[in-house]
Amino acid sequence: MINMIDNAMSQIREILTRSYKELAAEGVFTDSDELPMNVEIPADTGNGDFASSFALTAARTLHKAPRMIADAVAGRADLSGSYFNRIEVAGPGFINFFVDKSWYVDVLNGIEKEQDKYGSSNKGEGRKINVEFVSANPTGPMHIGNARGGVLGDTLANLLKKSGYDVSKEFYVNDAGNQVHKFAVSINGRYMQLIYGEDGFEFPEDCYQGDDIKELAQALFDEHGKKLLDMEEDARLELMADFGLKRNIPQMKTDLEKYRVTYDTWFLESTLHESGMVADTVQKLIDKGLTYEKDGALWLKTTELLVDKYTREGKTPEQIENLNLKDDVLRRSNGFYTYFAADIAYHRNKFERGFTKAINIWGADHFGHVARLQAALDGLGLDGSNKLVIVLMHLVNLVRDGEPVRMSKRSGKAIALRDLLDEISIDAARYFFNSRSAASAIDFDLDLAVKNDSDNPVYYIQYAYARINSLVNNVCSEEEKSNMDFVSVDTSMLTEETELNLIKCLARFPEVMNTAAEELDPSHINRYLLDVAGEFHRFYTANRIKGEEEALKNARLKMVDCTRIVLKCGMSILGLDLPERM
RNA sequence: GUGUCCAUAGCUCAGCUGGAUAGAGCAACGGCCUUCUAAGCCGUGGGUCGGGGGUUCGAAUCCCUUUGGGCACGCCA
Repeated sequence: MINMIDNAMSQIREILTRSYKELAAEGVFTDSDELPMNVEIPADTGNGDFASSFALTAARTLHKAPRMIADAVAGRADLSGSYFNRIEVAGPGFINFFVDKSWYVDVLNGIEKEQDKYGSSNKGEGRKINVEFVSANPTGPMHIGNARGGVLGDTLANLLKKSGYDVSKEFYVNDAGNQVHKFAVSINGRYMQLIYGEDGFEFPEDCYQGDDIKELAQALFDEHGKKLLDMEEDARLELMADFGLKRNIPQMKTDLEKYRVTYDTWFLESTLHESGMVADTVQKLIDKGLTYEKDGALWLKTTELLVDKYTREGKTPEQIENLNLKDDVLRRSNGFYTYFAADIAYHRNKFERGFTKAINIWGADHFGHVARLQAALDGLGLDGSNKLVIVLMHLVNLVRDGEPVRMSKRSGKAIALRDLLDEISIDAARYFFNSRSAASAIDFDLDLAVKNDSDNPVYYIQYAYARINSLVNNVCSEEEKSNMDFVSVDTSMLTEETELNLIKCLARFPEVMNTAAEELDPSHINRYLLDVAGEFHRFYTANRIKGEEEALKNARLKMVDCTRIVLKCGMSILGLDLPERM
């Protein structure tokens, strides 16, 4: 829970507030509690380690020149007992603070004290949250986009665990409904062709064209021969769907595990239908008067629910009018529930299982579904607008030789995930998928992925870690290593610029974790670790440990050990390996 | 058409609850291994932050507008 950036900033706010209040009491300024004591980290350390633009923002309210305010407040500031040894006014009225070495000492002590807990927090207060991701249709092989979703979800879950949430990872298996029916018809078509020949049976055009369907049909044929022809059509299709799902679902599991993506729960959509949860949920909506019948189908008054939701959120009637809202079908005229109905039931189920929040990672193409599902849950009194959070993940464009590779499950041209696995290292893939925020579309270049192994930034981080190990092995005997206790080591003699930069960088970790958790965006950690590795490499090149006098040697070893701790914490969240040597 | 996401160096992207001279990696060019791993370090060049307005002491960041691109608007999932 130690956050030295935050500690320093809090001190600055206290120092400035105290100083300002004193001056206000003396009548120099008018008193106000509204003034923002903002503190930031200047890009250029020449402008201090921390700075406040308080005087600039307060100028208007106080009717004084910013520079005058800054001079008065800075002149009165009492730095005793703080981490700061110098304060100055610069530029148009910035108040710059320079940290004392005690701050650097405390940063390293904090890391050594917390060890692998460094960067963790209790922001989640143990609240149960559900993270659902990938949830690909089990009717065909997964593609590269599913890999991104898997890595993102898995990493996000790690991050939220470190932030104090009780996280459960879930895969929603769409093993019911239209797609599965189409899946069965597809297998059936290929099965028939095996028996009657490709010209003897016409394969329906709107069915899954991929080779995986042919393989399933072949496997089915190998097991049953022509016997299935004797079955009733419905029973045969059911058997075929069941057969296909029983092979595909474990395959998805295996593929994801290769990316180190694992789940706590594989939730079957079919169980919602079997248990009556879907019917019951729809009945609840009917009872609340949120539905109507039209053309033989049952409709949800989505428009009404969305108008409520958007009005609550502050949209104007004109804005809402522009959205051209439409209602949704819950139960088709053929009697089957829609995916939407099942999804409402599924999320009701999540909340009934005690999750205070449901975080879903969806492909950006499902964007239009977000507000509708939230609104439907609002209608059930489940507060979907706040408790259901959707992270929209943009597409992965597969590129070969600079040319986009078209993918579509229907045409069977998708490149299966498992075929990519041999071409690129897992670390490189995991790193790559977490290098940008979910909101940006990324190009995955097959040629570069294969070729550029050593150029991949993940090696820059891993190399820093390997260097640390090698360095420690070189400087310390096995006995010294096992007896090492850094807590009492004094690091106040670390004053080289490379050292201070590295320590400052290590101090940022808890802030980075907070930001990443708040924004549900693990890519912050990824970029941060690159910074840490960079600062370490610069220190390593400019300074030595072996051969230095004992006190300096130990101080540097302590700092290096802290670097190791941060790299380890960060990389474990990203799910990346840290090799001892490279 | 309406909504939404995106647009920053040759390429890939950071920076966005307004702050000081807009950063990094890759690519290009030039240096650094008799000393803890050169998968590293240092340096050079490279920019109308898509365009135009506005708010402000101050705008890549906020607002409006416009251009270009992705996505969504089904009794599909």
